[in-house]
Amino acid sequence: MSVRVRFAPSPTGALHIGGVRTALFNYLFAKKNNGKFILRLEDTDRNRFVRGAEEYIVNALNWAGLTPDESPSAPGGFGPYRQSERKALYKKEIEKLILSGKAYYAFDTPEELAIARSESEQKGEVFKYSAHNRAEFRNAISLSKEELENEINKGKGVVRLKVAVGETIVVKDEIRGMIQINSDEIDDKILMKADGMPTYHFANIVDDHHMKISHVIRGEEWLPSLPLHKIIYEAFNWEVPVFMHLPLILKPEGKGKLSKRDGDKAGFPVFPLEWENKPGFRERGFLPEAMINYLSLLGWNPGSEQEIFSLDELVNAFEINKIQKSGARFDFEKAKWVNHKYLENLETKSILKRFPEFFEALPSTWSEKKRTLILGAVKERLNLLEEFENNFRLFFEDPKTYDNKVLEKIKKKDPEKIIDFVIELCEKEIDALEWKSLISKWNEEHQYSFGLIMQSLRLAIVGNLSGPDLFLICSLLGKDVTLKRLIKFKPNL
RNA sequence: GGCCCGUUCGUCUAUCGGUUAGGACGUUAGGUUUUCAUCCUAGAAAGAGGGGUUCGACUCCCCUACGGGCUACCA
Repeated sequence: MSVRVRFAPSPTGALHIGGVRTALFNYLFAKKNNGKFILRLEDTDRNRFVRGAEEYIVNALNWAGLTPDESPSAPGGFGPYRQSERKALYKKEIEKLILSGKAYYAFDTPEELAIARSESEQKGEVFKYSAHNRAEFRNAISLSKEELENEINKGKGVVRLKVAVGETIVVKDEIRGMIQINSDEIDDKILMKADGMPTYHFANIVDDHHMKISHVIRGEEWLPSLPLHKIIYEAFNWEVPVFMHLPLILKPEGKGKLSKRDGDKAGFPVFPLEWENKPGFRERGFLPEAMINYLSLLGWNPGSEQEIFSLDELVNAFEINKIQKSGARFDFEKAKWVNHKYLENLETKSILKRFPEFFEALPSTWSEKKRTLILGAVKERLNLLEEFENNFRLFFEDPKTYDNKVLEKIKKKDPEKIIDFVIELCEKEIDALEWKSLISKWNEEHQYSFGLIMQSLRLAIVGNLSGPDLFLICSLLGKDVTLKRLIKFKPNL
């Protein structure tokens, strides 16, 4: 049997990183098994449809490197790949279930159901539309032939699954093993809505069957509906695919699963790309491969101590029996560390080339050599590309203030001589190495503390004690700017 | 409330009955005879609780607690 898996988001908004992780695991499983990775849009809810969401999903997957083998824009013979375009199929299939008595029409309005629901609630019970009370509602089971025809002609009915009484349903999740449940726990779920659209449960199964999906890999939130899904497969007499339910991604702290509000609150992205003016992983300066790498480690491990993986390496290492059972908290610090590792291993030149949007602050007159030099100096201290701008600022903005603590400290040690000496050095352009050797030599003659010299100069030129190698800064600034800053600083002594 | 799933350092995790319970992020302390958010070294840090099974349990079983999910004409 050939492996075919699908990622089936609904276009109701941006793709959340939990979704990206689900897509990733599907992708890894497909590639590992020489199978196909399919994208299907589950757009059966017209009320929640969001313009641009599908495009976003496609862009996000492409950016992450998880390009589907089959999708709306790359059909593969099992299309269409949007559920809204498969209505005829669902209609045909639901007829079968009605004919075989596995499903039935029902005509209760949402209002009537809401009343029934609140009545149960008042009695302290959970409302369930099922064998025990089917007859109390208006449906093909309770209505007379004439009434039924009359209702069907109005065209406002839904179709519900007819769930059997007292049967033990046994399902298997590859990650968790066998799960048993009594069919009495399951209610007569709506399969076809009044607007003629299928519900998730129905469309999902019809499509997975017709698209020859061999393995269903989805989030744990679907585990409770697995027995229901099995009943539908069996109603059709269709082969049941293999199921795996992935552990959820949880909030960094507190209760519950990760939501977009957590990101806003704590200042980390939850979307791969920008959405509604909120920067995503891409805009914050993550490399897509780093984001993927981090996400792969949430709920899965390679069984070794390796933590940095290319996509291809992940495909190779991926094993479903290494998937975790319990939810994983999102840890932005670790995500940044992974990104840092990638940055460290990437050539400076290729960073400049791949992510030009982060280097727009660099003067256009700067040569490639100069750009490479500056990024090279700063790169190792970056976690995210967005931090570059801050690190770079000191090159084009003269210090406005000087760190007072440091100023007081160096004042005690008479730093004027070294400042004057360096002012002399600003006669001609010299490179970082020369800066270093000249200042070292001066120090040998004058027996200052090298640390004090460096702190004094750094304070004068940068305004505080942070930043990359000072000699490099001086050489990149050039003699004129360096001189200007030194002279501006001197009166503070 | 009902049903289902889960539970090893603060976090992500290794361990598939016998280990000084390992690694990583974060954290702490040193070091890199200039800063530092990098890098290096070292340290602190964990089997939810209670019962079994067993010569032996983090590992298997049960109960409790806690956490998570589901409970829509949403997916």
